[in-house]
Amino acid sequence: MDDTERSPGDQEGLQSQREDAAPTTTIHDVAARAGVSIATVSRVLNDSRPVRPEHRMRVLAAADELGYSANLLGRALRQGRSHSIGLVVPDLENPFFATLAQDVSRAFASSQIDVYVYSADNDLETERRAIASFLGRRVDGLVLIPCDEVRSAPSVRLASRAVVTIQLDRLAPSVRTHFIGCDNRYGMAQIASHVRAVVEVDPRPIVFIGAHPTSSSAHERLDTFAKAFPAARLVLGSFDFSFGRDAMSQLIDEGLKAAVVVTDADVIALGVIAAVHAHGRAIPRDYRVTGFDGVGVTFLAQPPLTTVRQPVGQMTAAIVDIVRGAFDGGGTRDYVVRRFRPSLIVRESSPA
Amino acid sequence: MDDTERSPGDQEGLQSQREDAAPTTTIHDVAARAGVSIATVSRVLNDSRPVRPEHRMRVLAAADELGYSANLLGRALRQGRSHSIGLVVPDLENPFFATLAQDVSRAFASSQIDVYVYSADNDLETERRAIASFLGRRVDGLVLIPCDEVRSAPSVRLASRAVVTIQLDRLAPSVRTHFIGCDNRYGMAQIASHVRAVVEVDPRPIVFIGAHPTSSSAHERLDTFAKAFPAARLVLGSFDFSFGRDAMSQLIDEGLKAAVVVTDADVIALGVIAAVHAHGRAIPRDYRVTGFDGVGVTFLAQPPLTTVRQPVGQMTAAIVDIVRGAFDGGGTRDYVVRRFRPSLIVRESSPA
DNA sequence: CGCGCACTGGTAAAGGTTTACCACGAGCGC
DNA sequence: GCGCTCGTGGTAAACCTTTACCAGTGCGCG
Repeated sequence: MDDTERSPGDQEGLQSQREDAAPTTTIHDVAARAGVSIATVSRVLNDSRPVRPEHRMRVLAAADELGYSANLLGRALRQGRSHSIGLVVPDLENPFFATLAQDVSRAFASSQIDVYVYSADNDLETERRAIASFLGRRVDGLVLIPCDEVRSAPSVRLASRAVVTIQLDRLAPSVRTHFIGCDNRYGMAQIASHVRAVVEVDPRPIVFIGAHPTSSSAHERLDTFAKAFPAARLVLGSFDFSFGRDAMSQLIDEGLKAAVVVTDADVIALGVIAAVHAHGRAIPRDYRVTGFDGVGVTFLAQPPLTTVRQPVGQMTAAIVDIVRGAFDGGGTRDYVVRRFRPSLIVRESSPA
Repeated sequence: MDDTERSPGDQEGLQSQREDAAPTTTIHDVAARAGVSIATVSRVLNDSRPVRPEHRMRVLAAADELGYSANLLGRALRQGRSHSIGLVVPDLENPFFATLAQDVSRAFASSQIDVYVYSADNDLETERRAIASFLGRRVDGLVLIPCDEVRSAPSVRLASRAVVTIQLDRLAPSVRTHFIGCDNRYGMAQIASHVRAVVEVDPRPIVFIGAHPTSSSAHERLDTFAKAFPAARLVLGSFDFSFGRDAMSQLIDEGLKAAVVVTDADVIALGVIAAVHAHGRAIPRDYRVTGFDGVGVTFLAQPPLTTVRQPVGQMTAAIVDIVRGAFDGGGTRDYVVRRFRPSLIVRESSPA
């Protein structure tokens, strides 16, 4: 109930009648107009076999005049492939996932493959539906960021049996698929040793604010952190800004005066920072804060946020390789599993 | 060249052999197994006509045992509709568009319609391709945020002739379609009067940092601003964080000491804020800053950002209404055009 | 007892493509 | 001059559904 500023002045209006829809033209229409058979039309349009130049011209002219464009459903049905891949993300409002989506799209832009993005809205049932709909439409590949380490497995397995499937960033380990992600344990270890250096100079309590370990990323990051600092306080929630803000807010209200706050995502860290400022405290004076992921949004933080950055460019390039390989190669039937090491970036939010 | 921290320690690996792909089962397989005809199977699976309970059970059992799921290409080809809509956004890294995409997806989640998102990567050719691919796959509707007020028109027109088409947020005015957007002139007027109040108390130069007026949003916002403050300096670029930062950085380097900085997007304002801090200046002490859009990311700003907020929830609801109406109603052939009024939110980045 | 109707099942067409296969003509080698 | 091949075009099948249409059965009613 946030959009309640009902605006009586909203302009509404109806414009004139719609132009009547053009009747969809098929390959038969083009063939008739060019005076050839549909096979010839198909051959010209796909360059699939040589066609006498004169016919070729006539077909192209006819197609152009009729504004013909192929029905991709018919083509996909016949060919058994759709020249497209699906990307299922848990959430588009998380800038890290949005960046991944953007990058995957860009990476495939130069190929003949369309990338369609489906947001699962952090909901298992929606995720299942997204995967099923992509499979039903016979995508040639599926890139999945599974919502849940365990409960996403059935859907992921379904996908993996039908098409080349790549799990990205998060892994449902019970399903064998390709996996491209980041070495979360290494990344969190980097953070941990940085934090150790920080508290050595200036001792203060260490707090972890992060997502529940229901996704593999959260799981691995939390795990590594907890092993490094067994005594630290853990506050768990979800991968979003408001959780970070609320959690930190509560900690401050409870009397946390000074601390090193480790988070497992930049968005959470940004929430933490907002809460700190809202309470009139300062970073790094009162609290030191670290993030995780290192996508663009990190630069928005004030002060600049210490984080580990995932090499998103390399990751998406690896995805393209796998999909390409599955298409033409097809021969090698091994799963690619790559965990890229993120790199620590120390900034003013946690001076060493 | 930012990912050069080549990580020699990246883990790579190949896992065991892939499980062999299940042969795709069709409605014929189910029919054979259940001992009925394919028509009966279709009827059971779609509840399209009553079927004797005994047969019904057999079909359901067979479908279950074979793990059958319908080929949506065949269905769409036959039915002429695909139970899906396409959403073409210029860019997923802009949080405003990501929020729109997320909200549109969510709004359709409860219906039987799948929403597929395609990022045009701020590129006209990619946008054209996105629209063509959606049309070729016979989506039932198209929601477009056109990249360019003028040059996107041909693609938008193509769409509008084939399926129900809604332009969102940005308008290519030469094409008649439905339009859901925000009253940019009203919003910028709100900002302008706020700015007037600000400079009345504390006079300082006014600067506008915004996108080139190639999209209707940028056009309308800039236009309104320029009419309100004809003498103001205008710095134009693109709708992203780094433009805002670089533009502000340069202004500061040029000697701009104190100013009110009006932007036409929150992302740009965030960039401006980052530049201010990077130069050791303060907000609102040295510079006052305003944004536009008012999506979540606004809350990340430090200090909190004055902005106008678009009622995204109302906008996406309006989209659902149009699509629904086009489906069953079909009768009314008028275009819906609604511009929602954004609401001014004054925060500490520009105290009145 | 016969007719018609309600109920349900099957057959086949249609939707738009690609492509295997065949046919036809020309050119060429022997 | 004959047969073979190459080049090119067309026909029709196949991809997987949905659904119009027909047929058969059983029942009720006149």
